[in-house]
Amino acid sequence: MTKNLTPMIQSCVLHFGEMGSRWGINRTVGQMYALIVLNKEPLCADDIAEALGFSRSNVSMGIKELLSWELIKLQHLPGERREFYSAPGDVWDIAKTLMEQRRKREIDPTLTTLRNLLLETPANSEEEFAQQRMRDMHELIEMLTLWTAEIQRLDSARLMKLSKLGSNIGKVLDMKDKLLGR
Amino acid sequence: MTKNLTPMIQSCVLHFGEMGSRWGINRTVGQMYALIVLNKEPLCADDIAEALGFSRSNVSMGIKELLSWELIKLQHLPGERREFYSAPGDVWDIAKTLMEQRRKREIDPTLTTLRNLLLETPANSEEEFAQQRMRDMHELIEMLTLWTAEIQRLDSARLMKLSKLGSNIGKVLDMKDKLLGR
DNA sequence: CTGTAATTTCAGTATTTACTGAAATTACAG
DNA sequence: CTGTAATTTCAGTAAATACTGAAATTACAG
Repeated sequence: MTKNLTPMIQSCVLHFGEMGSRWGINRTVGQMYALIVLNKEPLCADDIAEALGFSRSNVSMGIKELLSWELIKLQHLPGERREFYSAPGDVWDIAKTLMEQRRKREIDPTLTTLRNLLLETPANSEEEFAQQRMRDMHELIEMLTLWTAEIQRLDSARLMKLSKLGSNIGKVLDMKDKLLGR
Repeated sequence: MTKNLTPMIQSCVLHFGEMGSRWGINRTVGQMYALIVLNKEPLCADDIAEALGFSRSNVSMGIKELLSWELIKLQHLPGERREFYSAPGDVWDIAKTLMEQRRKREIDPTLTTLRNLLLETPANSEEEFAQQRMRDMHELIEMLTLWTAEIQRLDSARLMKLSKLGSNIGKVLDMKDKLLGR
């Protein structure tokens, strides 16, 4: 934290730093991302290093990570030799990317592992029980995944609709029943 | 990994250990939880320490953490002086607890922080922009949260229905439009 | 109570993860 | 090409986190 951040922006940056460290993302990268998201103008590595008081090399690694998550994109500013980075303008785009990446890194490997273990023949009743739990987990995770994949396909407009549809999935289910005449 | 785990169960335990460390949960606790979930019978601390080759004190701390997450419950077995632990029998219960706890620990503090920062009067156009992004984030997160809260209220049976309703939220929306004659 | 089994705590240590600065590489203006 | 600004790499170090063993506490049977 070296230069020119207003208290408001600094608070937000620090908060996302702390939060970041509860996810896979580390504190530094969390702060960097908050800074980029809160900034209208794209930032270059030096801007970030200066604003947050990190070493230039640390910023370089952080940028690499954010790029690999596809959370920022590189852009060249006219008449500038340095590289600038910015986040999507729509927070829903950011959220979708996060969900997608987390799925790839955290869910998919688990589904694969479970599927493989379910192919094995249980050697005893202990393994039979264990396999049943794995089957349950697999089914549940797959369902939730399909579901969020579906949500991710929505654009901001439809999302708003859903949001207004409001907080009652139960009602949606009832509607469906009614609609299908059951 | 000292004793008596079959290769199948061991693989699963190790996998959830690795995965655990990508969440807030550490590797050891992840392994412990997998072991408990995969076991029909409740386990005591010594069972766990022996099966996974951890020190008794490490297991004690892990149990404390799992209890604080409400992912396991303590039970006394008849004629046993030691304390035994088991996971819910329904994986959906486990998932609901996880969602709930993650919300409490990761989402709520962020919503609070954002709300507080939104109460401040922006000092300049830079802060105005930053606040707009915070507002967007707050709205989106709140919506997703309300939504998952709703899902959490479903019991296994309704969940199944939803799962069969299948992977098309878009269609649900269409249904709603139709039903409401819009 | 008393003795013992079970559990927890915690200071010290080990391991992992994050961060830095110096050197190497790349990218580009002239 | 050449020179210089920008970026990346990476070995070394710092910081954070996880884990252990010994000692303290608790819980309970007799």
